[in-house]
Amino acid sequence: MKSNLIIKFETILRRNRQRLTAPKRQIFDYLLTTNQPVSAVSIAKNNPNINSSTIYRILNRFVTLKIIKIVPQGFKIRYELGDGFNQHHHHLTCENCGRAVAFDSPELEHLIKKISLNLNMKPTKHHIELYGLCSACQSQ
Amino acid sequence: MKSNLIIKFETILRRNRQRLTAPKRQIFDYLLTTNQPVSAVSIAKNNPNINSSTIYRILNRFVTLKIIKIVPQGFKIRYELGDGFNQHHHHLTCENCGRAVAFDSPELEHLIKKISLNLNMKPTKHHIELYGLCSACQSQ
DNA sequence: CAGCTTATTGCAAATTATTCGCAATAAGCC
DNA sequence: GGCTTATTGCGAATAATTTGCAATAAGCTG
Repeated sequence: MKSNLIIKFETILRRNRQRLTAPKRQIFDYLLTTNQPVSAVSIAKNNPNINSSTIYRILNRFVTLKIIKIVPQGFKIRYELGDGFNQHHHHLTCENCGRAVAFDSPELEHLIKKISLNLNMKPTKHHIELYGLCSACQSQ
Repeated sequence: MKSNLIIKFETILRRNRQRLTAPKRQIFDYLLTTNQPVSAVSIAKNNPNINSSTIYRILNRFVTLKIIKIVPQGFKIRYELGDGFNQHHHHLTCENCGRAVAFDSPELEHLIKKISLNLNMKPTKHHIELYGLCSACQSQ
């Protein structure tokens, strides 16, 4: 049986007259399983059967279709499944050991909306990345 | 007379046994005047007398010394003066026309601190980028 | 201010990341 | 099964960033 998410994925592609090809499925699956922000390069490394220009093309398309979203972390751009495939959330990353926790905060979402509206902007999206020291790293 | 900021800049370098060279001064000045997040490439373009490997080296050092900070915007990494040289703030960018407003919100800062602590992390820094549609672009 | 030590620069080449043009392939439709 | 056209793979092009190394010059120190 196919999972909801896969059906949703296929529907989005069909609605946009895009073909359901093996590389697209494979990249989508890969993102489903890693469930972590990953770079284009690391997607390429872990899916060596797909040509890397194809990977970039697919990633860009997926971003447009909101199947995935960009997560800027430090110096690097990474990708993860879009909010339709994954609860909307942000990351809190330990600066020392690099471990990340995902979190969501309705309070935060609400405040952001308020701030945007106060500045006369209709909010569309946001990137929030928090950094800190986890308890283990603090006590070193 | 030298501005406060320049003295502060020189002090940081000296404290870290780094030499005060022309390229470092020039890049710092450039960031002072642009007062906008800029990419490494655009710094290079606008300071063609400095070799670009030097530019990358200096930017990395400045980030380490917190003279500047990284601002991830969409697909791109940009740099701007660090919080010691510039009021701490975030950007709200129009997705359509690209114009950005800077803002600060103590309420937001406070909430972020609270969220981090709740997750057992000692907050160190954060990147927040909001996107939206400005009033001009909404009415098109 | 001359001489010394060592951080820093410029240069050229190497790496890495990303994009492009084009011919071959294969999805989706009839 | 055959047709149309989006998509892929390939190789080459471009862009972005890093590295090694010799030459330069900052910041002492006397």
